[in-house]
Amino acid sequence: MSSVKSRRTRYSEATKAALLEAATRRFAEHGFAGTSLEDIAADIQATRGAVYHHFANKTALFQAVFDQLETGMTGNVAESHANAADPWQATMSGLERFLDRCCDPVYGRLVWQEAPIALGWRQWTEREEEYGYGLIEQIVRPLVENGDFAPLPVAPTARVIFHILGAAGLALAEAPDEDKARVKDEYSQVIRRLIGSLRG
Amino acid sequence: MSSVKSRRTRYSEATKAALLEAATRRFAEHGFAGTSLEDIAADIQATRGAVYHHFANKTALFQAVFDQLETGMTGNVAESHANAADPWQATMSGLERFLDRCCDPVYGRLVWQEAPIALGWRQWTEREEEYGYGLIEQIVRPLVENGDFAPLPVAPTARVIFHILGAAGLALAEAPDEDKARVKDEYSQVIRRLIGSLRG
DNA sequence: GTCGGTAACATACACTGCGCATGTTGTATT
DNA sequence: AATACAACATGCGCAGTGTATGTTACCGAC
Repeated sequence: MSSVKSRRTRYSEATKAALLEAATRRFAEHGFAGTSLEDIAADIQATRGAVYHHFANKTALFQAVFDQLETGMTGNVAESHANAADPWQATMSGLERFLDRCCDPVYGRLVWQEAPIALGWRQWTEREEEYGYGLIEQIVRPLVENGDFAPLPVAPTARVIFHILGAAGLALAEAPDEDKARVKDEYSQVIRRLIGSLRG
Repeated sequence: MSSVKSRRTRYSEATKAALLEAATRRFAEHGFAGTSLEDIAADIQATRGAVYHHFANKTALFQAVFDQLETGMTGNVAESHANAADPWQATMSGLERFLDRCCDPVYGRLVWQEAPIALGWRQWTEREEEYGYGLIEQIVRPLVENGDFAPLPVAPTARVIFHILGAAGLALAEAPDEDKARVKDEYSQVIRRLIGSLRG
């Protein structure tokens, strides 16, 4: 086993990455049900065999796309959250980053619109338990420990916040480019007010 | 044209209603993608021909199911909203009715989970423009006119409220029967607080 | 009362797309 | 040079939608 990957493996990784990219585009443009594996494969001059070699099935391919998008997002948010003065500032900073991310129509549509379809409700919530709720909890916990959050039931609060962010994500994703800035401001305003109301 | 409908028509209406009922059950139990027209038709001892006679296609069938559920819900909410003392009391009364309705797993799953899949995002929002936003606007308007609602952008506020209610609806729909009461209380608490924060 | 017309379905078929099983080719190892 | 295996390609079965074409039963007109 040399330290340099074999050419075989390098090619393989390349096609896998290309498949992921093509799948991301297709899924975002025509939806999960609206794109066939044939289309995705054809985009990189390959056949469905290539897809089934790298991924178990259509759902698994989507899951890979989804994971890629979500890890990128959580990374962004966590980073900007860490570089803030106080917990509240950090929360607002994270929120801003998230809304920025949702201005990408690909992210908005795939994560908030197509994912529940493709993965099924059960698996979607399980996945989001990891990404969405996990991130929210990571952000909300300092607020609670800092003692400036109201004594509300945690799970419903987290879920409601999750869906509030989803509403913004969807709206931003489908908004035309020239409106995104305004829409983002509006939602930011509403969300700040709503989350602010949860403070003790 | 007699005042009594012909037997042909009576039978026809009966099978159409039966199809709607069977479709509702199947869609709620196995999801839109997971149920075939064959299954639905077989449930009432008919064939897919019957389905295609009464409905343009699978989507149209779902739409009929959806409309039926939503008109029932809006009727309930509007009624309990009308019989209240002041606008705020009416709002809370309407909210309570809505949450009650969402305790029905069929309603919750079909309207909040399957509908965006089945109808597609575009048509779902268009439909909800009629039912969901329409109802919210009908409820929120008195609050605004009464002057006790904050000067926030209307559209994002309505959409966010819409998704907050959706979060509760989904959670209630998938909660086991013995937890529904508690879950409903928790969400009611969170939602009251959130909406309350929008008051001037 | 019978006879066309038509609503209410049933049946048959084409087409798409997923999943799987089986080729085929090239590259690394020995 | 022979072998093994990864990286794909190809072909088939099957499910499910939509459509086009039967078939049956009722209804109204004469």
